[in-house]
Amino acid sequence: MSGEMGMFISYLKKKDLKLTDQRKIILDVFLKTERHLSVEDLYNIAKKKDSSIGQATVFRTLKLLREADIAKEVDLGDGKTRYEHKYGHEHHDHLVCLECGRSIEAVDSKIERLQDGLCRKHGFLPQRHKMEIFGICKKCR
Amino acid sequence: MSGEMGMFISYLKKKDLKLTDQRKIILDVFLKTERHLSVEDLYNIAKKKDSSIGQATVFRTLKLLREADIAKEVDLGDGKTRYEHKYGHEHHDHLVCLECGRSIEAVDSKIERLQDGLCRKHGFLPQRHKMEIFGICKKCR
DNA sequence: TTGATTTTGAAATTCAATATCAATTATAGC
DNA sequence: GCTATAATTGATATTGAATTTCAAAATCAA
Ligand SMILES: [Mn+2]
Ligand SMILES: [Mn+2]
Ligand SMILES: [Zn+2]
Ligand SMILES: [Zn+2]
Repeated sequence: MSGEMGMFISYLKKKDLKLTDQRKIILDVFLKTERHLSVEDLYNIAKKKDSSIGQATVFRTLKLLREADIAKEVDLGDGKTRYEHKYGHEHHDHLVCLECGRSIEAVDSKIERLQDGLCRKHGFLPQRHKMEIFGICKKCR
Repeated sequence: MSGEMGMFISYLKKKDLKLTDQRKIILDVFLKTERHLSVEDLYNIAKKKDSSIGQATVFRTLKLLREADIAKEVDLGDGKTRYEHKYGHEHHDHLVCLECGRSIEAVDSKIERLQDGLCRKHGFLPQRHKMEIFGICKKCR
């Protein structure tokens, strides 16, 4: 059992929620993908494992995975919410290619430090941030 | 006539589009606001000047203002697109208060420089970026 | 003024996301 | 294992922002 499955089981127990086959399948599908997939993407993959799974359950389960700190919402500017792995992954920002749509994960500790400084200068208490740089990736140049 | 109105007239002429009363009113309303307003907000203000104005026209006109580099779309993470003044305004990032919803405009030239460096390191050609820090503002602390 | 072309507002439509609800399922206690 | 209770499910309807459609109205170059 992966660390994430254990986390999910604990989270469900804590909240008096139930571990269902659908939830297991959706977490499994989510963990096996490395890209930033939309709910619809994940739904289409999950359907192959259990054709009776409904879209609503996928939406609901991804919300649970977010609450359990297993998944993180990513908004790359197209209309739909995407999800990425959170557990065991450091904070990072995104370089989003306008040509091919892929996104590179990157982080610069100096930027992170300066962001805190910028907040302090404005008397602002930072909790989280989002930095996305849009442009053209190496492969598409 | 403000610089923006002149820009808008030139843009419309260049694209063989027409200058209508509705477009004038909507630009006027937009220029008189300093906050980041949603289309619905702007629609409600515009209706007071001309009660026959429709929502679709406000959506369409703000898209034109964006194309003319007069307005800039701002996505502060609630479901709706907001707009801010672009002409005559330097690039800036946003510190968004999770308590009161207001946003502080801020910029740090060191961060901007490091962002370029981060892109270079990944062979990525940056075109634009978005940085939003969510937290609690001075007043709400 | 004319008339081709664009624009308009109301209404219909799209699309992601959420809510509703009756039927099904998980699970704690026996 | 059974049972009772509460949670979950998938189909369907609904929401809300944004877009499209379309016939009537307005713009503006000639
Ligand atoms: Mn990522
Ligand atoms: Mn701003
Ligand atoms: Zn690319
Ligand atoms: Zn505040």
